[in-house]
Amino acid sequence: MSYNPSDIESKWQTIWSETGAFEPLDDKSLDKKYILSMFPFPSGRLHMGHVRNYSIGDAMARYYRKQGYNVLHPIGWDAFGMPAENAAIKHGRHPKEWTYSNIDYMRKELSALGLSFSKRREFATCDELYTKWEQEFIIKMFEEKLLYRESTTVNWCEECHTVLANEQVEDGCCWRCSNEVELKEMPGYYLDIRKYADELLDDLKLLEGRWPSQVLAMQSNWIGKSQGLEFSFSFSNDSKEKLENKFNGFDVFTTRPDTVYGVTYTALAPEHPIVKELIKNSLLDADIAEKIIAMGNMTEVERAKADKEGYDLGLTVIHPLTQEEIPVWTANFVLVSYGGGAVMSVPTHDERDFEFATKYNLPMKYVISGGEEGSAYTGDGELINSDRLNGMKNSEAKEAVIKLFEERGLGEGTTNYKLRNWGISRQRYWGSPIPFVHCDSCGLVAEKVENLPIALPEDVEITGEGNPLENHPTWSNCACPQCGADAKRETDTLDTFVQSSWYQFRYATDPKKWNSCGIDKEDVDYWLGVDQYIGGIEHAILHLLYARFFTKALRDLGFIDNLKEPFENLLTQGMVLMDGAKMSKSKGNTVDPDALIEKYGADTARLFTLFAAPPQKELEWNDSAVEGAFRFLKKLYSRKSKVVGNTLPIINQSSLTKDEKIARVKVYEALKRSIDVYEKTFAFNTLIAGCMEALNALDKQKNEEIWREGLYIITHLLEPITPHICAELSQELFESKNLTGGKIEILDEVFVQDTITLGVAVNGKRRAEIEVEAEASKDEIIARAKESIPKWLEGKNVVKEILVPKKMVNLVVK
RNA sequence: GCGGAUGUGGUGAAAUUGGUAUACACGCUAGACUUAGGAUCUAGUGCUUCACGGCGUGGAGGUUCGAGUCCUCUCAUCCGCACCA
Repeated sequence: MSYNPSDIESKWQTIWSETGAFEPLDDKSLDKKYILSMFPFPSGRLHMGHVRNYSIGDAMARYYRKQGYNVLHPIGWDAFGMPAENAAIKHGRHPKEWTYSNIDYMRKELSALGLSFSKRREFATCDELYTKWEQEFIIKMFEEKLLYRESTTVNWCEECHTVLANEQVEDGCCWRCSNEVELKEMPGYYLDIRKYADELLDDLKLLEGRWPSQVLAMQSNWIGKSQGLEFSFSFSNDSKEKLENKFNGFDVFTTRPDTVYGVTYTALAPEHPIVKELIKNSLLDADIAEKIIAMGNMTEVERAKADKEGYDLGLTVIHPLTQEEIPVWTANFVLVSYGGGAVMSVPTHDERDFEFATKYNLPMKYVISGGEEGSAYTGDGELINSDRLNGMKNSEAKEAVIKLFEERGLGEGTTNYKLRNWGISRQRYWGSPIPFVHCDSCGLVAEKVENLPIALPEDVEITGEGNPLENHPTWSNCACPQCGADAKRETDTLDTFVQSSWYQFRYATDPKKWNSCGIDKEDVDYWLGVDQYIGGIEHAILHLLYARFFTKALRDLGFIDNLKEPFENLLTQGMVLMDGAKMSKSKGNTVDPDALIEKYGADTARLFTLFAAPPQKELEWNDSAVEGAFRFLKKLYSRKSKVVGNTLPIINQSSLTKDEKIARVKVYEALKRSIDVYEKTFAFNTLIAGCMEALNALDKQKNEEIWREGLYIITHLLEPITPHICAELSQELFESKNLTGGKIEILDEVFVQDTITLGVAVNGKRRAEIEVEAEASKDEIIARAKESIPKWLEGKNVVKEILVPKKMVNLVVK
């Protein structure tokens, strides 16, 4: 019988499904492994990226299951989000119907890959039962002041008709549709992730060596911690009067307190309240006011590209140390969202300040030695023109100046972060409703927990215009949970990243408890952290930062115990490429997983995916290499005829021929390598290569016992990668004993050789090869080595002889 | 600019602690079997040279008996952040 993948694969998929083969056990005394691939968005069809992601995770899960671990390997659906609404707009399908029918289709696709997921723990994040508990967390966060509502400038995507978080703006454009993001003032809900900035940063240390260094670096940069001095500039009396005494001054933040004596002007962001006040009261020329407003309205991209621009505001402040009067400008390079939206400017020691001061002819004063006239000097040196601090090294002056300000009560050392709070409001329908109510008399009120979930209305019109929940005639009408009066429900829904921030805890919670709680502490305590998380690098900041934050927040809110980090080990898989470019529908360079499985079977698809490149690297698609993977499986399958008995034989090593010994060595080398591969390096490509080598070596000999042992071990090793064919061969040949009996012992005797082949090098260059008895002495080996290369020794003296045991001889000659 | 990575045959890629560079696979060449071959099997395949040999892991140095691997400098490519005061 030749290899027929479709018969074999459907047979085993049925068996696995009927026996519930992959459900984790309730017994918490067992050693556990939690293997998690990032859950998919139900877009409609699987793509090759999914195949890769789940093949990697499945290999790990199956490996640990076979090693006797209690394995949690769940799957679910990240099911809320814009595409469901786009389908409604374009094809008139209800988002809910679209989503659940996509899930049904994709579930079949996953099952055709033979993935060993727990079925009982599957859920979609749009299930009302999931929404219910998520809303409870949100309410708790509100009560604990971790969530608040505020009106502020937000990133708005007109295409998606919604607000975006900072993390969702890429190059000034929407992460989903690439439309340019506009700034807009509007109310929204925020999670105070900044409260956890330090912990999120510090705990990255726990992940060193466990997460890719790139991801750690990206998160660290994103949090962007910097230490410095915060102090305020007071307005001169004239300026105070001009502002009708509404402002005494403003705060600035600097990481260069050592240059404070070099401040020659200050600059405010165009959106700064003081600038707004000046414009409101017509204290600036109309045309200048207009230009300042235009500066503030520029998109982030425009502003980043724009030349430095600014205007003298006609105000002055007093330098806190020198009492000098200094002009106040507004400048487009000052960001309102960072450091109070105001800076002290030291053109002599800051590139930006220098560029600006040069353009507008502002004064400059060098306060650190070492620079050249006519440029900004940002290096180290000694302080000059700095009063009592002259002569001090600037590195020391940083601390000294902070101390000086603190002693005089003028300012203090502080820490600043680039990280901004997470805006979670979305003005869309297909999301989890934010469970709050607006009451005329009580204000913003959280819904009562017993009323959860606040579910979406089914009868909704989705046109792409405006917020469908807001447009719904009756949905938002409700009673105030506090006073009972008529009130309005919040129509914003939660960012979909909220759902993916806690799904790892939901999977860990026994499904029998899903009705009674969102997260079960004990279950989470047993299963978490996730031993191996697998997904794309595109989530390096967004999802992985949010999920880390949620873990810490849920712990502090008492929903989970003592867990620091959700994902202990992270593997970021490379992209799947075709002709050097990322596969995408728009480029038309995709490979359809269904067609691939149809033609070659799931085992070939999985084998190719893991063989063509290590999982961390990009994977270049290659049709003939897929054929090659298929060819190998056909060959493997056909060799079953070589096996007669059905047990792992006990082989007398000393009676074997050379080829038989080589075959054994190759088989056991692969077995040895597998531990490192499955537990540490994930270089499945090298394990597969090892199995191919072993099979090639087996083909060069005829001993039935060697064949039996070889296939017993090879099918054992490959089962996590190509489970169907291995299950089939194992059942047929070995009554499945090699897949259920735990570890196979590595026999050291196999590696003992009677003769050893050694390379012979002269001055480090390989010149010959010799074969010596295993127990040959060093002198014997050296003598043999010399005999093998007479022409290289002619007329030379051997000055040094180096023997590297079992590897080579190096003779140094002169 | 800051941060992170990666450079090995025609291609995807291997190579514990420094120890015979290019395993495995694809492709290619030749042959066998075949009505046929886009099936299967066998052999060959880093570059160069008639040959002995020489040269080969982006480049240049260095350490070493010996370097893809360690050190210094440098070039190229990719990714992330980016006027963060």
